[in-house]
This record gives sequence, C-alpha cells and structure tokens, in this order.
Amino acid sequence: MDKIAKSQVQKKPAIRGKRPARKTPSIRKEELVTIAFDLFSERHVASVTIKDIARETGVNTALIYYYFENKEDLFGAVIEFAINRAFENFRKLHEQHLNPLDDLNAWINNNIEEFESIRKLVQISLDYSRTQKSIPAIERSIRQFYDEEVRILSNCIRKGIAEKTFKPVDADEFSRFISTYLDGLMVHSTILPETDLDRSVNQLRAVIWTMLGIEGTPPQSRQGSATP
Amino acid sequence: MDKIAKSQVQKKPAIRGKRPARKTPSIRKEELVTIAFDLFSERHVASVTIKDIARETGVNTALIYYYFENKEDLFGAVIEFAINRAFENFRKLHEQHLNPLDDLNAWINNNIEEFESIRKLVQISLDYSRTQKSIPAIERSIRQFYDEEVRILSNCIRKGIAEKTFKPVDADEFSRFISTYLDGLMVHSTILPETDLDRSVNQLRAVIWTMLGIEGTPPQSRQGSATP
DNA sequence: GTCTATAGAATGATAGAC
DNA sequence: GTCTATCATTCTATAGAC
Repeated sequence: MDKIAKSQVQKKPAIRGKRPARKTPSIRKEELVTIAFDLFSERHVASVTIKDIARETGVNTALIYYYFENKEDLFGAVIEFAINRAFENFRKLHEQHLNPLDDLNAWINNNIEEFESIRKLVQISLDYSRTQKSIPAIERSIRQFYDEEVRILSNCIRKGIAEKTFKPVDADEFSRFISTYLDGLMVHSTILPETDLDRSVNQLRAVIWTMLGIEGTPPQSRQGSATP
Repeated sequence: MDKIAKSQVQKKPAIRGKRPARKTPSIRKEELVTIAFDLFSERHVASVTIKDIARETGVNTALIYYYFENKEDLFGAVIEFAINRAFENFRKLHEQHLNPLDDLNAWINNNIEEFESIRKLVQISLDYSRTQKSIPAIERSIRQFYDEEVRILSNCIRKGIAEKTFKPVDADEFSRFISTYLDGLMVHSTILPETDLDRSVNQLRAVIWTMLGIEGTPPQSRQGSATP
C-alpha cells in the first residue's frame, strides 16, 4: 500500500493557482520519506527533529503531521521504504541467470554499487533494533531482507557446487558468512571513514575464491585512485 | 588519569555518619560511567536521559553534573572507559606467547569471551561517529583500538607464516578481514537477536583454517544447546 | 495541501540548602 | 557529596486559518 516510487513525477495540473508549493500527496509523502531516510541514516532518529526534516524538505512542521501520525510512524515508513528499495534490487539479480560464477560476480557487484544505500538501511535497522518498541511488520521486513540476500547467494553457490564449478561448502552457512562480513564493512566504513572499500571487497573476493576453489584470480575493483 | 577499575571497593570509613549514600568520588564516578555505559550501548545517547542514568544509579540528577560538565562530557568518559577496558584485555594476549596456532586460538577465544563488551564498545563508537562533534582524543582512541586488535592478530599470523605453520597470506589484510567480520557479527546479533554466535564463530574458524592451510579441523565452540 | 501560532511535555542544566 | 527545586530551552504535536 501507498507505494513510493521515485519515477512518477506527474505534477498534477495545479488544482488552483493559489500556492506555489502544493504537491500531490504521494509525491510529497515520497519526498518526506526520502529526505527523512537520509537524515535518519546520518544521525539517530532521536537526534533528528521534526523541524530538521521540515526545513530540509522546505515545508512546515505541521505538514509532516498531515502525512504521518507521528514521528514513529514516519520512522516506520522510512524503514519500509528502504527495504522495498533493496528488494527491488534483488529482483534484478533474480532475473538474470547466467552461470554460477557470473551470478556470483553479479551479486558482489550489486553489493558494491548499492553499498551506500544498504549501509544506510543497515544503520537504520540497527537503530530500530535498539528501540524497545516492537513493530512486527518492520521486524518481519528486516528479517526478510537478510533472508532474501542470503538466499540468492546461497542458491548461486549451491548451483555452482552441483555443476562442480565450486568446491563443496555449506552454501547457507558460507553465504551468511559473506553477508555478515559485508555488514561489518558497513560498520567499519562508518566508524573509520578512511576505510578502503575496494581493498576490503577485493579481500573478500580472495577469500571467496579460495573457499570455493575457483581457478584464477578474482576480478579486482578499483574505483578512484588519488595518486596514479 | 582518573582510572576506573571495578576492583577497589574500599568504602572509605564514612567521613561522617550523616548521609548513607555518600561515596568516594572515584567510586561514584566509576559507578556512573559503568551504568551510563550499559545504557548508552542499549539505547542511543540521545535516547538516554540524564534522569534515566540518575534513576538507574540511584542518585539525583544534579549529582551527575557534580562529576561531569555535561552529558557530552559523560559520553566521552564512557567511551574512554570502554576502550581502556578493551586494551586491558589485549595486554593479556600480549603476554602469553605460545606457538602461532595457540596464539591464534587465544585471540579468537578472547573475542568470544569479550564479545558482549566489545559489541557495546563498537555500538557506542558507531553512535559517536554519527555525531558531527569531533573529539580528537576519542577518535584517536577508537582508531588505536582497531589498530591494536588487528596488530596482535597480524603479528601472530606473520609468525606462523615465518615458521611455515601457516600458508603465506597478506597478514595485515587478512587480519583486517577477520576483524571486520567480527564487527559484522556484532551488528548481526543486535539486529537479529536469534543469531547463533557459536555457529558464526565456527564458520569463521573454518574460513581461517582454510585460508591459512591449517591441518585438521578447528576447535568448535558449543556453549548452550537447548535441545540435546 | 500548506501555513501560523501555540499548547503541553520533556529534557539538560543550575542555584543553593544540607 | 548529595539533594530539592526550578529555569530555560527544545521538541512533539495540535488547532485553526487560508
């Protein structure tokens, strides 16, 4: 319900020429959730005030309460939004079924490309978890997110093992291991901003390649190097 | 300065029989920091009120301001406390130099034993990092903590490689990898409380053993199993 | 839909008695 | 050292005009 998609930018022919800022409910709601998402991931929920969100969005405080019951409600919408977006990405991985090795590479690359947005999601999930509040729907979503991420990888590894491309390992267990490492990387890059992501991911690849007994060296990622 | 050690429970012969709660400054300060540490790791700094800390400690709000300038000052003291405690643990690992394999096991076991307290430290460091506030001393401490943790492990691995017990790997890189995974495990166990720690650590051992080409199966940890 | 204005409820922090 | 009392500020949330 209440889908938030960044595409539809239909501006609705201005119901009356009265006020300039008037927007379609869905658009405005999307805007608020998006901005709140960024703020909540940068700072903790309790540190972000309704005023901050209003200011950043360029609207009045009261408007937020027109769209959301209260701050907690908005927070819930933000988590839901972030998880839905993550799931949309997973779909991409589901569709293309190449060979296990290419699938594996696609999975890793997806994690690199989406690193920032996954990092934010993880951070917010972490904040949510430390709330004593329990919202079953949210908890289910978070769990599903992790399950799905691991499931895709696990399937790919299992397939590779079946066709003897990979050495036999416990696919579920090893997938969870990889997923956990990536979470660690997200924490690291927050605590120590100088963390070299490419290097860390290459190290991960080295481990995966060894564990799965893949021939040859894994593809290296090297994005921006300051000194050539 | 202002060492906080949980041992010295000297109650100081009650300066005057006037009030029952009166305590030595260092004792009281330690008490406040310890309790604040627990609260700050369970919930975010901004979600923990001075009143919460006062109530939990069994003192009045004003007393906190007798020992600390303000909330931020207390937060700083808490991080410092947590890091110092972590360093004390490292010392233990520095002293006993057995063979590389035993040292490696000792390092892993230390991480299991201290898991909860390290998890709290990481969580608080993460919270600190999201503050725009920059306290150089704190930042240095956090960095030192990670460096030291990795350095101990790296030395051990390097030694093992030198005496041909371990296969040659980039010791620094691989140590950082392990440290990152453990951070991930901490996040995981917070977000998904049902996370099986023993299992996750065993999986880590499996990876380490393979990467370092260690003969035989790694020691398994199995603490409490519900169904036998 | 969006804003102005403001109520009502914490919260961080201080003055001063004991 | 520790407490009582209280202030100033900040923040969530609402009522009501446009």
